[in-house]
Amino acid sequence: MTDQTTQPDNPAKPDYKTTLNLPKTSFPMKANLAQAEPATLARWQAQGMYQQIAAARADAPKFVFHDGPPYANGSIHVGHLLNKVLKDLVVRTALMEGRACHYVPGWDCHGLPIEHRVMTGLVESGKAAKLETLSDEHRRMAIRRECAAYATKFIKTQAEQMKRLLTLADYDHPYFTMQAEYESGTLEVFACLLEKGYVFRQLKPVHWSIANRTALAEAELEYEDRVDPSVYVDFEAADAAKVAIAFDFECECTPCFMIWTTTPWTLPANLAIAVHPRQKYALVEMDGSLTIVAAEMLEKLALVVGATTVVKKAEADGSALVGLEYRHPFCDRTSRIVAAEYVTMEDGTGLVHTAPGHGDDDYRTGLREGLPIYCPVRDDGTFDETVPAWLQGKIVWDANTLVVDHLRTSGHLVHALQFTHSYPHDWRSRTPVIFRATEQWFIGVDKPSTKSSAGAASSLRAMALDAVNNTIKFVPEWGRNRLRGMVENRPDWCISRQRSWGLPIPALRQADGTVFMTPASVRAVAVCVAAKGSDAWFTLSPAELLAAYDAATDADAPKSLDIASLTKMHDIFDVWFEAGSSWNSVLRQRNLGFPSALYLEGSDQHRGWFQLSLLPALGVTGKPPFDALVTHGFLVDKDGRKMSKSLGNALEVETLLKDYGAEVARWWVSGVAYDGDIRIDLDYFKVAGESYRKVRNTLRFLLSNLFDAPAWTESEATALALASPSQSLCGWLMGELATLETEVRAGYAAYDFRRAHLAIFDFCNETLSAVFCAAAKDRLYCDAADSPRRRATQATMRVAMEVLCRLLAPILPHTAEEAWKALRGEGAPLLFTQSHVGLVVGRDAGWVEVMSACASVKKALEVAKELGIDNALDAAVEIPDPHGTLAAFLPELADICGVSRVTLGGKASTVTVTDLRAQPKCDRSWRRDATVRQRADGGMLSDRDALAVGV
RNA sequence: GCGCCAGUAGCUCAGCUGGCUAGAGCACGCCCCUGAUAAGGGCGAGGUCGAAGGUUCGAGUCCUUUCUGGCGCACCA
Repeated sequence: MTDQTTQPDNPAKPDYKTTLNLPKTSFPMKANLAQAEPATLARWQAQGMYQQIAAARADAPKFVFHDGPPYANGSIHVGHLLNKVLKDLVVRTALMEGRACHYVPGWDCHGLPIEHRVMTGLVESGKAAKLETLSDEHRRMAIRRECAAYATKFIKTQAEQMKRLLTLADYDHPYFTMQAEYESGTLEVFACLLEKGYVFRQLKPVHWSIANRTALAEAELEYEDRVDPSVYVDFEAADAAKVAIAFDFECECTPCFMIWTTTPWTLPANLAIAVHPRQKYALVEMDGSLTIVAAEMLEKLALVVGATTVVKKAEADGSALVGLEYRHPFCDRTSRIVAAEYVTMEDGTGLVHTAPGHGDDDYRTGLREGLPIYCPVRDDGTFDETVPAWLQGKIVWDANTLVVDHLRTSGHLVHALQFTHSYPHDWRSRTPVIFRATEQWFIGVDKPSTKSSAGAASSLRAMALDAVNNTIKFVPEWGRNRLRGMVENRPDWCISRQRSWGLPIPALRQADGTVFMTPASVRAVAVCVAAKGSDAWFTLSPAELLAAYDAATDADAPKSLDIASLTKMHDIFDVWFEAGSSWNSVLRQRNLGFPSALYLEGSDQHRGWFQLSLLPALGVTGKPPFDALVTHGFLVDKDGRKMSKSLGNALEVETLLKDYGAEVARWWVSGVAYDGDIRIDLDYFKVAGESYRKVRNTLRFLLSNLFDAPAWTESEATALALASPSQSLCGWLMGELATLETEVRAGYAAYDFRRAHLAIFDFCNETLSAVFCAAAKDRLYCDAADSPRRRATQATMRVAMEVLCRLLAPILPHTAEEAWKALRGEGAPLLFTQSHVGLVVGRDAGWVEVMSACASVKKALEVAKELGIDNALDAAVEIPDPHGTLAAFLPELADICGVSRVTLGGKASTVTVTDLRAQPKCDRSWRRDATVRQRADGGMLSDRDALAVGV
């Protein structure tokens, strides 16, 4: 086509474009988030955004929300991004509902991962050797100083990274578990639990380094191959008759239970033999002796021990053996057979030597069966006086040979061989470690409180189960089962660790070796720690630590307490006990309110923070520290595999922020189904970026058509918008807007951010962009600027902006604020001091039919393209109206369908399209309505356009 | 090994207490617009509902088994 054909005969034809009310705005199409967000952040910080909001909400009803502390180690990863953004959605939705939300970010600082990293650093830099020359306490203090510096460094790093996610929190007053006030708050919780009788001290097996005479954590072990004796040993049954009954077989001689072990030195501590209750066990005659082994293991076993004649005599279930007794081969006692699910049929005999003082499983079995946690090995690795004389004082490694020789001599040894296996070693001394029961501090979950009138139901487990079953809300609901299962099965909580980097358990030893620690003494130490931090435990004397303690007023004080002769003990708290006390150290101590409306963490925290906050809070206050638990799943890659550095599929937060910006990430988070696994991939951010742009452009369209709107107050605009009849385009939008607001707020309230996200997106994409904006363009551009219809449309759009800015604010704080300022001007009040509009608008039921008629028109127009009617404005349509519903909407139908003319009724049952290309076209509005004719200025105009132009 | 959760179009997800030809958005294809323009609009194609059994007149939806993946727990005496 050339100019001649499009601009034919009339050179004087007016250029109507300049007479249109075309949109104008300074709100840019391109968000440029990577650059704009840091600037916004700096402005927020400079103007004290958090404080301003807090001040504005000072008298508002509180929404108590408590942050679970991430570990102060390394940079944040995408898991933190997910968690922190979800939490920020909670904070900001609460604010937009008009609540006050004092949200304090926190960090977990103590614990082995940091101590381990620091120690590794010290070894590498050669400083570790120097530490060895220091006294115990000086060495501990030196390590603690390094650890504190390390944690502080990463708190700073992470805080900046979290702020960059546009999260709103009291970053000026965060909590750290290593703060003095926090530590003293933790000790208060402990004192209270102690007071109520939940705390006790008991033996428990731990990895023990003989060389360093210390307990070691899993991370301090390295595994190396080691050769040990592997022995098969016969334990004689104590009562052959009972065995005979179990197998329903008459025994001619005393049968034996055959066990296998690679640690013969633990045999002196044998107190039970475990069998699997649902496995078959065989009574066999093996080379002349009567032996009991697992039926499944028989063949393999005969080969290993080199038995020549093997005859199976009878079989019985493991459960039938439970309760039978046997005689220890060299200690003077009888023990019994017990059941254990962990017994496998992979190695050994299917009968497991059980020494509760020397193995974790054995320990648990021992506790369950009420066996003593017997550990005859002293901290130097030698046997004490409770073992047979030939073993006393011998070191365990030598005992291996002694025991094997003794068993061979006494005839209990069935077979012995050398066995190479992977065995834990102390990473520092590189010597093999042993499993040895030591005294540890516990919080008993089944002990009833000694200070409660509730009686037997007051054990922590009973209270926790009651809370899980009856009072706590779970989102998603399956969290309830999960937490219930964990609470039902958990053992007593071992809260002591033998490390340097942590909060000391303030126990002291008296001269006679007994332990001194009472609720009052703990509280006295807490006073000291509040002032000086937990370092005080390492630098001050017992007398100084107990300055606030008065034995005279402490009913629990030992009779002849001599403070001067006390020595400090050096266990520290399990870090989970500290984190699990945050409801006290933060919420209660800072008067933020208790309990929290919710805790929001990854699903792994059912085991961790959720449960370990619940137990202390129940013990101390009788109430859970949270009303609801909201859980999110873990991030996995696009193929559903978990993220890890080694797989190379981990996404860097930094990359995301640089390429997409925090708001696209937030938009993505808000749209994710966070129960269950969450797939994450750069491609998804691309998608999120596109839909963010769609929302942004829709806002931009609304804003750009408000450029010449009168300076209405919000209520003036709302009143004007609500004045539109419900059958008008504006009336329709107001109804949709009210529905949207309700839907989004309901989604937010249920922590179903996805529901809110989708509702907002659909509204922008469909309701506004595809329907309303498309239909309203004609009246916005072509109606006289101040015509009532155009002004009503602008008022409606203004209200839509008011509503959308508020609804979007929690997800897109930066963009919502940017739009808000474009709408209200730079002098606008802070968006986060506003609350939702709360529209109530009825909807006309006829709209459903209108929209479906409109869809039919669209389809008919597609068909009409074959006739050459490419542009909908070249068409008139006749729409059937069998129920007469559409008549009321007739004035709006042409705009909504995007055609030039609409008529209703007719005989056809489907939409009829008429070609209008032969009809005159308005030079200004491009419509071919019936009123178009030549006007005084020479242009072809419709009546409406002629009026608007004034010709 | 045990417990919990998930598995529906290429992607992200809806599908309530079982019931009309299984839906939406994005991506894709074709087309329109050029007065939201590094924008906007329309139409369309696309699914053995992880697999196998079973209950039922009827199952994506209930039961059993199984596979894959995630989280947690336990285990290597």
